[in-house]
Amino acid sequence: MFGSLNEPIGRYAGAMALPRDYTGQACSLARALEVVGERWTLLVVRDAFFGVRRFGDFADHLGIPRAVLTDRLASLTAQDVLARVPGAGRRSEYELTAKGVSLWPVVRGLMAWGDDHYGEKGPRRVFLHAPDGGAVGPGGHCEGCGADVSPADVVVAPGPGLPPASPDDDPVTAALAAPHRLLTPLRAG
Amino acid sequence: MFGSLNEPIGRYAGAMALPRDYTGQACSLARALEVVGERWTLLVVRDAFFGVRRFGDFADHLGIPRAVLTDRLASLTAQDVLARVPGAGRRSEYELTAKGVSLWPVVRGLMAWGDDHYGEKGPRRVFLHAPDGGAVGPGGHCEGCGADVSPADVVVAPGPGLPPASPDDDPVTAALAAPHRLLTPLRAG
DNA sequence: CAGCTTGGTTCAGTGAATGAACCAATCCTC
DNA sequence: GAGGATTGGTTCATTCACTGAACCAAGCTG
Repeated sequence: MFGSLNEPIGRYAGAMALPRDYTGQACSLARALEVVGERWTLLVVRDAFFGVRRFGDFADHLGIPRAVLTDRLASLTAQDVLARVPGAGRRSEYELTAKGVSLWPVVRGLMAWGDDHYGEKGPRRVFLHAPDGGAVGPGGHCEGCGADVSPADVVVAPGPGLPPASPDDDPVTAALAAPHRLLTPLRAG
Repeated sequence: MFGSLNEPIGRYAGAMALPRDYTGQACSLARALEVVGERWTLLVVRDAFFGVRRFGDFADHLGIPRAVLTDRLASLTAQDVLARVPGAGRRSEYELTAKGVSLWPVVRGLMAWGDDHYGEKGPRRVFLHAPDGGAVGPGGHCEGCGADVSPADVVVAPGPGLPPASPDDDPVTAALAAPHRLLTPLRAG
């Protein structure tokens, strides 16, 4: 299906449907990276967890070139990571599918790694278990009740490392200055 | 340090030391992706977990252009994800640092996601807890003894989804046809 | 010393990201 | 229902990174 499945991995990159392919990789990691490994893609997915749903909000919050955003939203939708739900007029929204939601451990893991190694002032955002307010630890478990916390039960809140709010923050950044439950829309809509 | 820390995130990508920067991102994920988010980078890190240590082995196994491999190894070394340990002559080796090893949950998570959604015949490689042989579950815990398994205690073994070995497999692929403990060198060295 | 292996570097060709400008369909206001 | 602002894109010239093949120099081997 993806060229020769026999290694050595990654020979002759021919015509393939998938963007940024690691041709014929018999490896699950390479396959995953074909879907979410492109530049900007995982940031789009993270924003989707945070509740961003509209084209303009992704664009303003990430500072991503609009042409690239168009491409990434199309790829993610084609790969069933996001679903495009049509709204009023052209104002359709993008939301995570179950497959997209299952990327949560990866997104959380990478954020934690970044905080651990580059967050001099502590994590920029912290994750809390909504029912009891306990912190979500590195393994994804609530440090209070011990439960394995699913993303729908997580609240993002500003952490000690988050820079102070500025009056010219974009709407998404401004909204995320307050605790917010993952996967719920950030703006009324 | 990385441009303005105030959002909107990612304005004016000027001259920056970091490769593939998401300029001024006040976000831990963006910071992490600056280090391990480039094309090929995470595959190099995965191979390092599997015990690949030499330039030629990375190149042969991944099929990555040598110029790109040179760049990635230099970046990862500069970022203290890999360490270059000089060997005999120019035969130096690259091995994961503690910071690199702490990427294990991310690498395992992405491989698991790829297997879950694209591995029609089951996982291509499975991870076992070395002391008792129990499978390592999605959360990184041993399904036998329940312990939180560190990568040094993990054995990679071929899974049901792995294509059959071929006589012209590269040496790394051939070596990985047998169970192998993570972080230990794949070839005698 | 000749030749092979290893670990790169160089370079031309290609493809993708960037960012600014533009556009068409809505929605709001009057 | 006319005019303007919003929204969700598309287009395009420029810049940048990846690709892949060729080349090279330092060590080892016979």
